[in-house]
Amino acid sequence: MPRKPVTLSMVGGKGPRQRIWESIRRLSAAADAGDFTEREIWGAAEGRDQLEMTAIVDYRRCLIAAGVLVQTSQPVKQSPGRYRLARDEGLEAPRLRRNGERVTQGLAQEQMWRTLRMLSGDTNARELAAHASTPAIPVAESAAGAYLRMLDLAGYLDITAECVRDPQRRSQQARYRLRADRNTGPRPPMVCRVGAVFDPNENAVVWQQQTVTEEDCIYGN
DNA sequence: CTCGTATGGTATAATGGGTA
DNA sequence: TACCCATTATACCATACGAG
Repeated sequence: MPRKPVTLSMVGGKGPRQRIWESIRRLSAAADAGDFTEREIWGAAEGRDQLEMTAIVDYRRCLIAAGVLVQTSQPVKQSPGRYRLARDEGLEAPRLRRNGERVTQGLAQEQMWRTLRMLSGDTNARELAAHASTPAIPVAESAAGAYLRMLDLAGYLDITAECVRDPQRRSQQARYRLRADRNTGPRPPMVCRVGAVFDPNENAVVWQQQTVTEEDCIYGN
């Protein structure tokens, strides 16, 4: 089966790569073993019955290409290849392509979410885009507006000023502030294509589109 | 043959930006 | 504001290969 929606592939609020990464760090931290096999990675992974070996092979490929993981012994005869963590990059699984390049997708939302959590006052789409932008990852105002709208729908925000549309003058963008009780954690709530907002901090779908879909009928949701 | 692995390909969800 | 589209990310597949 190809890639599943995040709401399905998440186990304990974590995607497969995140769980593989944590498993690798656990194995590296263990006193006895400096290196490990792919099978050991699988064995130490959280929710491993929902983790394919191919996912581990794939991610290991990326990590090797990026130099985060190094191979300590070639797979010869019956003994599988062994690997060692060369560079521990912290709690979050490094997001990588197969050639070892860093993934930039999704960083915009991450930066916006971080900015929202840091801001003490309220903000609007334009200001959020400006604050969240970095030289490497610019955040478009339209992206900021869309993200704010979805967060608002999902109940994360207080509206501090309604948007004003005055044909005579410049219209004013709505202003929002992150609700203190919805500051759920470091990982940005994800806006999913299927019409849902998933919070990886809470491991929960926090908002779902109200329209009844075909799937609702099939699966009886 | 089987088993484990390596490698390139593919399908599909998510993203970001445009535009009606 | 709501769609649409191209691009990107990534889970899974097909195939190949070497060693029992």
